[in-house]
Amino acid sequence: MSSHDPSSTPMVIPKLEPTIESTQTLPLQPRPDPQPPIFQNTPPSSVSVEPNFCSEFNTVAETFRSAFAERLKGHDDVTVLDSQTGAIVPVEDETDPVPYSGNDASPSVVTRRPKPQQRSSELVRITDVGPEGERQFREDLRKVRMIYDSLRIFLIMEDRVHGIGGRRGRPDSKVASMMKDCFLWLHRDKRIVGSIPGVQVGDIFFFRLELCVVGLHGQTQAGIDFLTGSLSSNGEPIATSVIVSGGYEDDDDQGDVIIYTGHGGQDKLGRQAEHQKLEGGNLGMERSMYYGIEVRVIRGFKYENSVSSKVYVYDGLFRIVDSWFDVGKSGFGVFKFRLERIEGQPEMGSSILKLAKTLKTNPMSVRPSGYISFDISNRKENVPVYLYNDIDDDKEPLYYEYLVKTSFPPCLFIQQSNGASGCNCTSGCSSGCLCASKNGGEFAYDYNGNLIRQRPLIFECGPACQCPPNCRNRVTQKGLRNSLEVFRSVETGWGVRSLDILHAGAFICEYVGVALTRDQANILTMNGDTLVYPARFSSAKWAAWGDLSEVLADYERPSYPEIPPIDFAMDVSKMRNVACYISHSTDPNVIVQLVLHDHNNLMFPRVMLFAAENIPPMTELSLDYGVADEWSAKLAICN
DNA sequence: GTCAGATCAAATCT
DNA sequence: CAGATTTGATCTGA
Repeated sequence: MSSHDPSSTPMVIPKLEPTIESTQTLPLQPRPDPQPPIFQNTPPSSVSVEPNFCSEFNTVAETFRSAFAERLKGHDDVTVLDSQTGAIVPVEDETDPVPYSGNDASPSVVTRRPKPQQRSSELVRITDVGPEGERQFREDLRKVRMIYDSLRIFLIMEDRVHGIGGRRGRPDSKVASMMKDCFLWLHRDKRIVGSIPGVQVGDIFFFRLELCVVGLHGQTQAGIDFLTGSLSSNGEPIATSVIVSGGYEDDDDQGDVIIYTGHGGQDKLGRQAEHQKLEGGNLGMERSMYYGIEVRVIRGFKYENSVSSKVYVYDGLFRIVDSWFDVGKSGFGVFKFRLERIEGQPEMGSSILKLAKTLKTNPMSVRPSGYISFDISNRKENVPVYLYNDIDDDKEPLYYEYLVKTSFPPCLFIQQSNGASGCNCTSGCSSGCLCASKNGGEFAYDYNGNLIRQRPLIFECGPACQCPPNCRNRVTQKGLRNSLEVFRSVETGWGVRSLDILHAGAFICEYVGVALTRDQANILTMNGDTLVYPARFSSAKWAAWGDLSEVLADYERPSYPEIPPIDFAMDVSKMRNVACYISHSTDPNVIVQLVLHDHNNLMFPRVMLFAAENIPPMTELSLDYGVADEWSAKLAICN
């Protein structure tokens, strides 16, 4: 597995081919319902305004309106639908770049862009992709986000290693730029109105440029993304998405209803310093309202503990129901738009974030009943592990002793004192240290403590090492960092979810039990439910994580020495930890990584769990416990 | 086609 | 540490 095999599923921007059942393009017709005047004069009487100010804007608005009425006559039905298949025909435009296909003759050279790529001008709404299409889009999204994140971390590590003094680059933007060069941006061939296939309400992102890469929002800084008038079919700009992150003082965010301020008129310090104009995104918003075109809403929040100290959440589709010109707090004129959330969508990611935050500080205020315990670990963990059940009387997790670390046979630790060798890094470990060399010369974690890629085994620094406890190679031995909750659900019985955002690669917890050797396990005749076999855990989904061969020429995936197959079972019949309640899934969001840190026996590594992707709070965690057939086969052997 | 200007970033400096 | 500064990338419209 040294170099990228070009024949293996190349990362190609999914083409909109007949697999999409129904896709509609936008004929740009006004909403059927009668429209109020585009701009209403509602300046607060307390604020003095220039006398002709609002009337001037009304005149402008009326001029636009009549001009549009003329143009619209020739645009009853603008369509690129294929009359035969009913599907969208990919536009074959020679100015468009050819997407990178893995069939290139020289796979080691990554395609460079021949010239600046323009955004598509084809306005499209993708409505019914079907379950299989959705799964495919979701998978492409996952892969693109994996590359974005892995490459970003890769660049940060490079910067640190090569120690370019002073200011470092902007990894987030550099990554986006590189991925653009490799044609890895999604949905560049369409300008999508409505939801982006593969992106679900509640998805979280950490960088504005990540939003660009996945196609949610095409502006690196601007809050309103829109198809420009010069490119649209009738010369009018059309807004497609907005970001609400508190950049304008006149915004009023009430959740399902947002009063959104148009852009422009701010000085370099972000203060409103002049009147806004009816152009660009502002006009686009007004036009989208006129045509009844929905906009995507992404909310941005400050979030400590995230890689960028910010989080962007996709909150779904909103309708623009009103727009007017107003006088803002600064005394200057601003455009305002009333956005109302379209009903029938999943709960907003931003409200779930808020809920999770409240649950950490004042849980009873939002969930007065249902809590069985505020810490089933009895303060054995760094953070409390809640136990919550609002659907029945089951309190089962209370009846087990909470074990924080897997209990191994004591003989392992006796051996350790003889042959143990640790590193001498008294001021923290670096790439040259002994423990780093045990890991193949590089640490498994980035500077935020996230797993970079999976490997057969990680050697953390241990008791024999001189390095301080906050050493970056001691991630899992520091215990829980994120608040977890064991909860009861109708679908999966007991489950586990996090109250914190879990960044991809974040350490969650150890999978804990009492370790039994094969002999011990064979002697005990046990119910299969209480014996867990770590060797069966599957992490196939994570295998490609960290593979950058599609973006970096001459990238070689590091190879690691194999370890002997692990051959122990864990008894969880009396003592267990929170991990025991994680549900099974063949499409899990949690992966298993074996780690050694307090003894040296390769046969008995600790079983550590990490986030396989960015997991929003309150999302149920799931693990692939392995195939059922093997499970029963193993049970047969044991019995 | 080029290019300046705008933009609800992000990292670093002070 | 918050505000200012620097660096930076993309898009738009002229």
